Amino acid sequence: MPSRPEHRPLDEIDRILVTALEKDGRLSNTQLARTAGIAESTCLTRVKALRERGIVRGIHAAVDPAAVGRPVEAMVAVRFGGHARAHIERFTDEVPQVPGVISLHHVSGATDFYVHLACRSAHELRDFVLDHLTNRPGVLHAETSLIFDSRRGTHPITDPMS
Amino acid sequence: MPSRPEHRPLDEIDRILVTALEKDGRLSNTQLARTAGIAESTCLTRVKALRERGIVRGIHAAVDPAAVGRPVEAMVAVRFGGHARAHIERFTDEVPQVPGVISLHHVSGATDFYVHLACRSAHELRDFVLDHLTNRPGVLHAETSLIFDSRRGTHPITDPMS
DNA sequence: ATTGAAATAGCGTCAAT
DNA sequence: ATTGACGCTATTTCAAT
Repeated sequence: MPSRPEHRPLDEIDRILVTALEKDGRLSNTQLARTAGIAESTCLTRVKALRERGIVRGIHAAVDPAAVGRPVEAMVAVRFGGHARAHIERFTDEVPQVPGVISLHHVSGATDFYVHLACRSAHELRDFVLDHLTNRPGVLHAETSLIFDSRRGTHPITDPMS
Repeated sequence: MPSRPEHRPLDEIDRILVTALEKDGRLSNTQLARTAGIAESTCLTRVKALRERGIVRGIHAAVDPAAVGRPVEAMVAVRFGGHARAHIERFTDEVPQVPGVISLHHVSGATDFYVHLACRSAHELRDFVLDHLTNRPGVLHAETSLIFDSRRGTHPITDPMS
């Protein structure tokens, strides 16, 4: 179980840096420094610290799944029986490592997990759900919804004005 | 309604570039070129083309919502009545622009949309659901699940070996 | 923690293929 | 489309504050 990071609040400069990197993760250090009004060397230190503190968890390309041979996207709602802690933890740790999993959310309510998937075909989707979700200790039910369209939020979540 | 991009299949080099940028979006052009075994100038051209073709949609920092003042995350399942095309399209276009929205998925089945949110408080979450989801033309019902934990898939979706 | 300066390294244009 | 070379800019280290 990963311990929850303790965060002291970000100062104004850190917020500017995080917001900028959320919009464009490939901004050069020079551009970042100019945007924040600090020296380039300071900027380097700050950005490294933001990553080490876990405030910036990573910087990743957002890839069109269809373009890379995974045209079938789905959101699967998984329900557990019993809620044994060990089962929940194994699920949380293991499912993200299965190829095709984009994200996994452990949630409150009737559903226990939402699993976001990208598959090569409907055939592969069915196999995925049966092999990696339904057929797993503690899982009672999995309800699969095909994804027609996905959109990213347009606002950086760091923006204090929003 | 955005037209679906037509993709000719990626060659081996493009797949290497996309996979590398999915793992680390801040890799330098030099490192990318070395990884793919091509000239740096070619690499620049390729990466630019991948972005222009929409295969790489963007490169963004993944930010810990709690660290930037949004400790309450939720997944909201939204159900529509009637399914008027105009209502669905307005929802798809407008909801992602509301501050706090991380992503929106239009899906098949009993639920029509999943909305992933990050809010400053439970109070704000309630207001968000009432003001921006329930209170919207066509929406019948919104079922909110608190998110306890989120994980990214560990495999790049581009990887052909997965 | 932040800085400016200096050395190293990377970026991006271009003419040639 | 890909390339190597070249001129320019950016990155990163470091001693000083």
